[in-house]
Amino acid sequence: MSRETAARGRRPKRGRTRQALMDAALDLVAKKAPFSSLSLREVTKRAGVVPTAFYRHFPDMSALGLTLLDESFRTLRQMMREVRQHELPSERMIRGSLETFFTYVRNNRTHFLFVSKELYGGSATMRQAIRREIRLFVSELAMDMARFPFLTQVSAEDLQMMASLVVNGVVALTQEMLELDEDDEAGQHEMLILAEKQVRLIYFGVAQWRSGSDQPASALSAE
Amino acid sequence: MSRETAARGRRPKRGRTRQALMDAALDLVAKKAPFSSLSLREVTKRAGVVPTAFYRHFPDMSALGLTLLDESFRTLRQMMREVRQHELPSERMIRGSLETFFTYVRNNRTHFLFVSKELYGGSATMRQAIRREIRLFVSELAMDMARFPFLTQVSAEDLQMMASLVVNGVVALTQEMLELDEDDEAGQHEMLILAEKQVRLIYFGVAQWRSGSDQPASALSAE
DNA sequence: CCTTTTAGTCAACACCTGTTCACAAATATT
DNA sequence: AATATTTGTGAACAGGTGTTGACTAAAAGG
Repeated sequence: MSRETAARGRRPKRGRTRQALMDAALDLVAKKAPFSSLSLREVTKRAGVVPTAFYRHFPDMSALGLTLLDESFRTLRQMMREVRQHELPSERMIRGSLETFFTYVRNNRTHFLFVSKELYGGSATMRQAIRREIRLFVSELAMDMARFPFLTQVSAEDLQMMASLVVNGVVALTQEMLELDEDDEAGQHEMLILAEKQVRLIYFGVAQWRSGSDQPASALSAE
Repeated sequence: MSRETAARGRRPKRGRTRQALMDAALDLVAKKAPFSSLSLREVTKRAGVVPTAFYRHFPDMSALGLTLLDESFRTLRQMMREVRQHELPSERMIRGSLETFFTYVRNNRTHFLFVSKELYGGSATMRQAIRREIRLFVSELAMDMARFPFLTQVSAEDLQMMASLVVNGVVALTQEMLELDEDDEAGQHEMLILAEKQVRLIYFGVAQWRSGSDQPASALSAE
């Protein structure tokens, strides 16, 4: 909360200008243009600071962007780690994980809006960094799935593929959710339901994958 | 081909400036920043034309953007219609459709790069327009899938959900493919294989969905 | 308490931006 | 062939842009 006020408050206290700049940028991205079309002066004005003060904290705008990216993912990674530690019965696991994730998204709306717009619209290094982060999630999810009773027979490669399918779906739904109005709880709940359905569908697909006889796995990996 | 040359050639012939502007914008988006951070003067300079000439064809940049969007989707829709008319045995159908689609993507790289960056980074009206287009594809795919022997028992709602899963996956893979080097044929082929695997996986999931006993469908739609 | 380092302001620069207006050339219309 | 319309050019504007350097207040270190 001290953060939110810092974003708006003119003349941030000495030493808090850095965070004020970051919050200002996030604010502008959330309610206006993508980060790449933001100007240095715009950000400093929003932060209640003179343009030259910017250089005391960042060499240029792209440095601000990378810092913002780091901030966005650091807390997210931590949350994901916590989610993975709660071992739940598989029935509730999917729903529970999705619930905490989407709650987190809603509580960190500006960060996700920023990342969402940078995923495809950002600079090459930005996109690359985000992709790396996403691949990390995919690998971790694949590891978790290997412990599922359902999926013990599935090859590591297929698990990876399946995990990326799940993550892609969640990413897409997250971006659609960000498009919703901030307090459209009904719509957001609907998205949660949809996400659960989709994830379950994928899990079932893999189960069928290996046990099915008319569509053996060899036919799929064959060129 | 007359297009490509028009994009680069200085002083486009009278009457072809409009297309030159559009090509210039696509060019700049492909190898530089997203459309929203493109300046009017930049585009006109690239097109080999004086800034004021812009206004003879578009009222402002956002109008250019919408026109570009329209151009991008018009040919794509046409191609999709052709794909859907070729009735193939289901075995080859998935692969064949994906193949023609990805080939089309490769042949219209700049258009897809443009759309890809605008999906989340563009103006509100842009994003909305693209989403509408995507939802259209989802609905059409759901209709096509209803004719699959596999899926005759599946409810319309579930088909819609399943179709969106497929489309989301293809969109994500398309964007990853655009990230690849233009002539990395090995990588692009790999993506095709991966896409086919993923689509098949989803199909299997739905089959299991209705026939499975331990995870009845009611458990999924229940709140 | 005095000094040094950090973190802010202010003024100025050269440049790029969108948009205007009057004008000229190419094309269409009669 | 004469006229009208479309489509380009060129000069000029007010304002926003990133970045510089010299200066000052505040905090930290001794």
